[in-house]
Amino acid sequence: MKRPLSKRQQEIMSYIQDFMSRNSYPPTVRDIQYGCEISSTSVVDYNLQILQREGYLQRKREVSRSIELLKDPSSGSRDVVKVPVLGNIAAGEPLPLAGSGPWDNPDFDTVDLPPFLTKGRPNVFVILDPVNQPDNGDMVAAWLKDREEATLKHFYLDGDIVRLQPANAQMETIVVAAADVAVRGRVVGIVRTM
Amino acid sequence: MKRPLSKRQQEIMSYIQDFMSRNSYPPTVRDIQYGCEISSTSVVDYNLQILQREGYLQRKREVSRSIELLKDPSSGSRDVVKVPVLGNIAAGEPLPLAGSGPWDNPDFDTVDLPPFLTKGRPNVFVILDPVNQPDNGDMVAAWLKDREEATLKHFYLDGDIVRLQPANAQMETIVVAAADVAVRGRVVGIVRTM
DNA sequence: GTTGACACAGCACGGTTGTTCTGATAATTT
DNA sequence: AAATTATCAGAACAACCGTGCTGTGTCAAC
Repeated sequence: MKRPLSKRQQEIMSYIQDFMSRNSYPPTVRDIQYGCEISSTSVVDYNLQILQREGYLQRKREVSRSIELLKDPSSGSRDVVKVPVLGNIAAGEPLPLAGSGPWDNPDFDTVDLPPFLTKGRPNVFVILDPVNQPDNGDMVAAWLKDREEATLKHFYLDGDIVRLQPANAQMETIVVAAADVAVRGRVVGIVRTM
Repeated sequence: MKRPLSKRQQEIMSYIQDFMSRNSYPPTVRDIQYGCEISSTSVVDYNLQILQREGYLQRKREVSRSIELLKDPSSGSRDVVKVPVLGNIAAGEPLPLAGSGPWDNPDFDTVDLPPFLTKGRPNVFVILDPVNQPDNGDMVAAWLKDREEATLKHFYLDGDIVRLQPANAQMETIVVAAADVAVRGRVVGIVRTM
């Protein structure tokens, strides 16, 4: 059954998203009822069943607050697995990184990784989205051909000139010809282990 | 009151962590009771109050499953969130990637990211551990200076010669002087969106 | 105009769940 | 030894919460 979501079902979906971004635990049926101004819990249950059947969320029977979102209705029908940590990191928007050297700026939330990732050595992980053509303002990992040096900075393309601007002002802004920069990818998130 | 956590309080903390990594919603008092084999809910409540007073977690009064973890007792007092998904990705050990071009090899488990990370475009995410000196056999992201091209291959250093070997045999093995290769980092994991 | 699917309203049942009260036992302090 | 504190056990209450039942109104199909 491939029907589009009704108005009410969309309301419920966005209320759940809003609730979980504010609260760190899922809402109850009655939370949704009051939040969406629905007159009966059975209506909420009715629509939750539909949303579950259509694959937008999942519930465990008889378990309170067991709603788990699977799809984002605003972005087609791609499946989604929750990545709370990535969310956290990327949500702490301004990635205060500058050089590719020792990154000592502790201005963002830190995360522990399973130790088999780090092989024991303390390190920083960069999550890279390998696009060639980033949007202006994206934090990118760029290779400076003349300096033979990699750097993480905000990317601004202006004609043939590329401006690489650090997140914290005391670092230098680099301005070079576009031909002298190779963008390795867009920085999506950063994870540092202790 | 700066007392160390009792045995039981540590048990409760790790049970909550375990539960939340398995379930995507927090446990109830009775979940903790059965999970830690405690004889009474009042004992759970008693210890939860202590844990809350010491700043390890937070609860809302009269709200089910409102536990929110704040500190990780096993790692000093830094804030921590678990990363189950990254574990999944990196566990699918052999990263069957070759060129840095369109990566069409689907031999590993795939994962979807929250859409605000991708900004809508379907893409591949590379998780990079920015080391300069990788171990032999590590999958690395390397920049080939002469070709002006980035590639993801297994890294083998032999004297002054670097051998970059693809994971699947039908791709070419690249052998160049160590001076002509700039290693951007070790590839820890790959995430691809649909 | 009858049928049937769809969406909703009201209500009630029964298990769930946070909380509290009383009391017991062990650990620590005085 | 006595007093105090920390921890636990058992039971019960009242509100919470998922679920199911009955019924109503709408709307398109036949």
